[in-house]
Amino acid sequence: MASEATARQKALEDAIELEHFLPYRLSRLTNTVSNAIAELYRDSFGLSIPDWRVLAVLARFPDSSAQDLVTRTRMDKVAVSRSVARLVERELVNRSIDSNDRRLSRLSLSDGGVEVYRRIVPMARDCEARLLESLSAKQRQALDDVLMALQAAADELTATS
Amino acid sequence: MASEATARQKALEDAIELEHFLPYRLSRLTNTVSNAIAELYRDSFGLSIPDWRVLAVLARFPDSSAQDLVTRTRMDKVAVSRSVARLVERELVNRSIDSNDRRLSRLSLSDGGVEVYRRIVPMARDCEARLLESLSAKQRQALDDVLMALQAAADELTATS
DNA sequence: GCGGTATAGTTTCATTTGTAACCATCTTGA
DNA sequence: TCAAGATGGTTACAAATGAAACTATACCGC
Repeated sequence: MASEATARQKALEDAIELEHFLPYRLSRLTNTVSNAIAELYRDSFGLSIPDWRVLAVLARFPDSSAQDLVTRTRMDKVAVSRSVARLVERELVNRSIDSNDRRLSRLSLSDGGVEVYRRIVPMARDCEARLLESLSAKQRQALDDVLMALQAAADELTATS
Repeated sequence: MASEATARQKALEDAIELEHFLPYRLSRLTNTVSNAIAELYRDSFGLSIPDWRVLAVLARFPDSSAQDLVTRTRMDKVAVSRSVARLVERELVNRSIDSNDRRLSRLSLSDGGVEVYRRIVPMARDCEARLLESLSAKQRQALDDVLMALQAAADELTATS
């Protein structure tokens, strides 16, 4: 009885203050940001975030294969496949087959895709700018370093387990 | 023709380097971390991340109502409802009805819930520690500040739109 | 060349998640 | 006191997501 009460007490003393728990804070921040952005893309162009990511990578790396997209975005290959299908359907992306390896798609933005991309970029930049405005120059640099280090550590996490 | 080529050129010059785009980096980091943690909780205790969050909040704030959980975690109320249902089903959480307002649930960890919680806490802490290990003391402080500022800015984002 | 294996990409199906409708209870104000 | 909201919570349905199976092509060793 007393020991049960003690155990319970100990649990509470050890209690994680969720609001200071890094993974939780990260997740909350990301959700807030992602939802804001998702709304933007969806309302303006009917694009989901995965769609937008594919678009953005193709803008930078034309003639990527689906596999290239997977590697670059770290999205699931099914997600990539679906986004590409949607974008091709909407004629924002052109798909052709690699002449050397018929398994590979060659994906690029169509003119329409480039146009959509050009119109989204300022919105994306604006969104990012509004976030960064809240930071000093020093903090921005720190953020950059920290994100890099954390991503590396997080990759270690998954590798180790 | 030339102008089309020029437009396309311009788009590429403006291209967002996704890998430096803050929302993207955040999302990628969070996904990596969340997936690692989700695996941990799921494999060890069959808990999803939402389940764990509810558990953690109840450890700190016993006798919360479902609405309290929504407020504290910023989870969707449906998600909370579902997690609570699962946890009650598994007898990790006790649910009773508030005597003053029969709409309200009063939720607390059962002894079993406390036990599970106690066993998870070190794992969660360890995970967090491994992430933070990659940072200097200075960087950790900076991270704290930056996360706070960014969350505030992100909340502004959604409020403004 | 030919069987075995690896890779690219899609489809299928089960699970998760979110939105909206819903029911029960409480509060307010005529 | 009772009608009209407001609030707490669940249910039902639709959309997004993920894991695994599948198809098609390519490579590798013999």
